Amino acid sequence: MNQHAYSIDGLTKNQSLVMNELSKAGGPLGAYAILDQLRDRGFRAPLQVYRALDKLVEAGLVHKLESLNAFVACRQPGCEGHETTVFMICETCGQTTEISDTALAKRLKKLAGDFEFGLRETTIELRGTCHLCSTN
Amino acid sequence: MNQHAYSIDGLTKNQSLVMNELSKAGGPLGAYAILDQLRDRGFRAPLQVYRALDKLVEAGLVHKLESLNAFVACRQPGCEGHETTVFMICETCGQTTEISDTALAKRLKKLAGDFEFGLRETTIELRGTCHLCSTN
DNA sequence: AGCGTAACGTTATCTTATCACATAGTTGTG
DNA sequence: CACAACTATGTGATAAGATAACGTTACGCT
Repeated sequence: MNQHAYSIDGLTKNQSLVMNELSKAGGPLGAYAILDQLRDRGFRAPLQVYRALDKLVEAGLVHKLESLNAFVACRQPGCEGHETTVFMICETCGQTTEISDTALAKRLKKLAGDFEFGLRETTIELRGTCHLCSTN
Repeated sequence: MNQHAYSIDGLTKNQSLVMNELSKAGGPLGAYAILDQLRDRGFRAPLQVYRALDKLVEAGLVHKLESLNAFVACRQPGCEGHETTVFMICETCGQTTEISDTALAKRLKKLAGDFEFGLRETTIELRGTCHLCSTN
């Protein structure tokens, strides 16, 4: 946690702070939860968080979970399959698992192609109960 | 438009009014847009809309588009493939296309199975440009 | 009629997200 | 250096989405 940690990756200070919070959390966080965490670091308004999140999502470092209106740090280092990532969201413990599946991606591309649909981005979110929660 | 139109399908008056708006629109509408449309029919608060929407979604007559925070009337009469419906959302014209794909559904089930994930609901939304908008 | 349940109405409140506008830092160019 | 162009920031206000809490009305049933 050195004072210049944020300069790695070419992120700005705000972007870094948000990124760190998401990484630390290890799970999805709402924008306002992030804001609260960062109040003592100088954050005062939602827009500061949203602006940072926008950039981070753009950079592929963070994903938005549409069905939760929340954000999560990307777990995949390279993150190439970024366009078609599947999220499994446990409704009991809140944990999310991020997986890339080539077959699925192919199928979606084919579907889009069939409809001559210019695919830009996909959202695939599975909600249910994770293994751990269903056994306990 | 007769005065008892709402009684078909066993819907209540409010549910019917909301359903009619969504059908009329032919595309996704936000809850507050629906509310505004129905003000002169007696609607006064968001909750009236949300309650109706809850029931309609439950009944499989309406889908929620998570990435838009909006709702759309279901196009598929029987609507069996309801659990794994793919939405293609045109970011230019706002139109949505609803498709069911068995191969995709199977693949998702397999993925969930691999992770011993108890699948309850899936959200699959493709955003991009529809054929019409990309040619014009 | 009496009971239970589902739907409704209303107000307030909470959460999520964006607008508008002013300011400051950064970079590239002449 | 000076300037323009761009990017990021700070701040206050407000829009848009969703739910809580509470009481009331309508409906189905025996």
